[in-house]
Amino acid sequence: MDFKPIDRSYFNQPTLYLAESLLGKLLVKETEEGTTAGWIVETEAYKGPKDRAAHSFGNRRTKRTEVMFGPAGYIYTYVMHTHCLVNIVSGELDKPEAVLIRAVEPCMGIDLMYERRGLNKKKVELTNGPGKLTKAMGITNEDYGLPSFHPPLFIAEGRMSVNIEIGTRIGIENSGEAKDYLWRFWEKHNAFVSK
DNA sequence: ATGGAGATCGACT
DNA sequence: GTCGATCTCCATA
Repeated sequence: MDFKPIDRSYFNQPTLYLAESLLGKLLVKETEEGTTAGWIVETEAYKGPKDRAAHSFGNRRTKRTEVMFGPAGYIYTYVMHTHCLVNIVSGELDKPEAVLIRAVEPCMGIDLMYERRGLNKKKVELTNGPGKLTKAMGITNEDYGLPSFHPPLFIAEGRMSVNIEIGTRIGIENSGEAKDYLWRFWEKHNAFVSK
């Protein structure tokens, strides 16, 4: 099976719409070891200057946040403790916004995911969290700044997502009023959504 | 130069 | 439920 990257113009939509629209799309990563792909089942929006939980809060522009000020559709990776998290940049030029991919459901390359995560893991443990899916798919800081509409790391058409649920984001308790924003989207009843 | 903090995970109690 | 791991970036001095 071969995947076709989505058209670049797809990313030119408001961040909250993009975050919801990404549900059901495929995230594909090609490496020398093989290709892995997963349906996106959980996302979170991070909206630039006004969002206390975003790295780009107050238009903070550093080496790390730089890519978020660029055009939409590029990859923003970020290292958290021992883990790597993956985002898609959105918003217009100079609007530092992004969508965090929190969970995917394995679609292709599942053997490879087991190899990377550990053969003794349950299937649901492969990709049901932002740090887990990057490890399963071999996504690292090396992917920072790459386009997400072109191999080796890209978004492709997937399946229709129904029963979308909306709620507050996770892991940002100390971010003031921002913690109450309903900027998290997920597929209801999908086992791969993080808890 | 140095220290602190963070969009997490897994092991252990 | 708590805690330790052990990274990179950024703010201080």
